[in-house]
Amino acid sequence: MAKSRASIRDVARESGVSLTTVSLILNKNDQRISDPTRQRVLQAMERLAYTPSRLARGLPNRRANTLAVLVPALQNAFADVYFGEIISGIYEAAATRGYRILLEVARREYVRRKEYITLLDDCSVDGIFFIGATAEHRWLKDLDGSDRPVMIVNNHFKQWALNWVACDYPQAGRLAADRLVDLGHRRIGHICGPSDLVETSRELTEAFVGRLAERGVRLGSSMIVEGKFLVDIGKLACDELLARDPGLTAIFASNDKMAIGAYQSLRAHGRQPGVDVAVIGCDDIPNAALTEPPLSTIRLNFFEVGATSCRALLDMIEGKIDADSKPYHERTPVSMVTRGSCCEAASIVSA
Amino acid sequence: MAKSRASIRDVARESGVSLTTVSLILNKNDQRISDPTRQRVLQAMERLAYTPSRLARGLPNRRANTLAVLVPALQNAFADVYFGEIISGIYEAAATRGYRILLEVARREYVRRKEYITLLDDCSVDGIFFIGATAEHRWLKDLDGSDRPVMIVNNHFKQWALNWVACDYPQAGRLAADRLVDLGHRRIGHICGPSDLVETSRELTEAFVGRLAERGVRLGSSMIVEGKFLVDIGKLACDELLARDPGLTAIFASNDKMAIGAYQSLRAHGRQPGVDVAVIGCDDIPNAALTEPPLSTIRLNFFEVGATSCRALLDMIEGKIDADSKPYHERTPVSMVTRGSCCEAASIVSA
DNA sequence: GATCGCTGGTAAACTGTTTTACTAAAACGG
DNA sequence: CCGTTTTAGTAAAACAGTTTACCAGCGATC
Repeated sequence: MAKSRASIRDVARESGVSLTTVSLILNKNDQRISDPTRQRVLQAMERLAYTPSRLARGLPNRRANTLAVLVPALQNAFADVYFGEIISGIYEAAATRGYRILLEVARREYVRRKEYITLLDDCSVDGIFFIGATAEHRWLKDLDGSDRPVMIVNNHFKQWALNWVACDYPQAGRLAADRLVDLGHRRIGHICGPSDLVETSRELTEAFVGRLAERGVRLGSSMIVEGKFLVDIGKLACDELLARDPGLTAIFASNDKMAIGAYQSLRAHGRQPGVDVAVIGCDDIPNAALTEPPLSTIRLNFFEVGATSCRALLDMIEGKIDADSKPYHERTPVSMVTRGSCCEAASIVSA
Repeated sequence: MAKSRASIRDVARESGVSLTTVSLILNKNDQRISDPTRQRVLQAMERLAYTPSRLARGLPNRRANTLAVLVPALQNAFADVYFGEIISGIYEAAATRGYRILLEVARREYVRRKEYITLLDDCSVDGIFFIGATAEHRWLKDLDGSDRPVMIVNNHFKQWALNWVACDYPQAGRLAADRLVDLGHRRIGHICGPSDLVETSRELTEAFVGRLAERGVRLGSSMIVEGKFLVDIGKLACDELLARDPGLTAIFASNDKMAIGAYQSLRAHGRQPGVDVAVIGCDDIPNAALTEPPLSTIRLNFFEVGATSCRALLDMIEGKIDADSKPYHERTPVSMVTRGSCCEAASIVSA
């Protein structure tokens, strides 16, 4: 038994054909080989337990058949539902098209050395996803307008021309506004995300306020409080809103965690969420269905965002989309999930 | 400007040396090149913005400088603190030694096609980690006794000879037993994990019961209830224990989630955890410090398990450990974290 | 003064694949 | 029967590195 694995040459020798023939058979697209020959070669492969080397395969056309996912260097980035779902979606789409996923963390050193550029330049990877990117990540400007196959997942930036795929946050804002107005709410509070860093968060708020206005409900800026997507912050924000308008009948939070924080605040103020005050969240995290009352929310399909952005990036890489033209933009659909927490305004006895 | 990137040949030409010389300089270990030459070459690299291709580099010696992490196809494997911490540890250790991390999910098709073998055979990867592996994953026997660079993280198997690194669960069991006995507890319940699937879980229980026995406390099998590591299950298990011995004064759960479940059960039975019944968990998940009362627990450093297993695997790959000999085994240290939930037995007024 | 060993470097073979350009033989059309 | 396609296949040049074996020049040794 030979120490080293069989190569394409061994297969060629074993089946008495040229190595070109074997290669052609390997890349099934080419139909120039007769069936008998093909069979002979396939059998030889079988006998020799031949597996083509990815490394060698990538060399001639500089393709690694691998994509990288770059996540920010947060405490437990890998242990977060949000990132987890996006990565799962990317993985799924990549796997079905024969690509692998490389994991990279944007540590300080990593960014300083511009490793995300090296990654592409040294042929380790055919494209990169950036997840959890915010306007704070100034170094993204390195990629501004470049034709490198790079995709921002679930955010975008006015200042840099980059490809992105994100949930349809404007639509999410409109859905929440419509629902609250339909239920008769007029005195509404909104807990928004950090609009200066996260463009999608700004969109959401803008669309929400805009649609309310269209339907005749004016939401003053005093009834919009900003928070950084955490439960505790949601609680504080809601405290603030209640202080500003004790008579509010509904709250829309930009993510579920803050909505859950709002629950806590409401209870602390003797209000029952879903009875005294309607609450709508956004994201539909697994926990949303388990709260008491179950949280009505806008479902953002993060898995889908991951999968969609992956398909788009692969299309660019494989030349199915003209990458040289404009940056690629796409929004994935969102939907309203009605659970117990959004009651009618009419039923509320005003304070 | 040339369309394609600079290659090692371009650098050689630019600096007037042979390509061998450039290669030697690239692989810094070789000191045969004089300093002036080295400088000249380095400057040429700089001028040409040269980045060596990983693909081409790996080809001659069949090294991808990449490791794969294989996770089970669970609902949200990537969104779990446990996996997240291990992966972070692996990532850290791999990055400092110049290796990349590939993510793989052990889906049904993936396993059927033995892709984890292909991965190594096609030179995509130099080694593989299996995390979340249990005895249910029968296909692990494919690797039994093989000299492939494969590492089981935080579990092991009697039936298969495989490399593994895991937390020192026996020590964890002894620490918990000692602590409870020291505090005067004699009537103790234990919620264990699925011992038939997870060997480390069996070890933990065995060591816990063994040490109790050594110290004169007999824990009958009726006071050991098995559960699958979830909060709800912990609650049910604790209900069961309370039914079997309403006078128990302490509970040791094999993981923190189940300990938190036990809290719920205790409260439902009018017992206050940390006051009426001592509770010790295991893992030290982030949430453990935030429960009321804060959970005393055995700290298992999952990040460290990941990092340690990675260092070991790399040593094997790089030949620093004789891989042909025995499978590699190592246990990483654990420690007791004392918080509010483990009270003295003496203070408890027996029911 | 021939031999030895060291220093600094090079030529050429090798890794395992893809791809382009070519050819021999068979089939076909008029 | 001759020229043209078509079919089935091949040789050789990439791809971008590593590695082995070798060599010229030089000072030291005997």
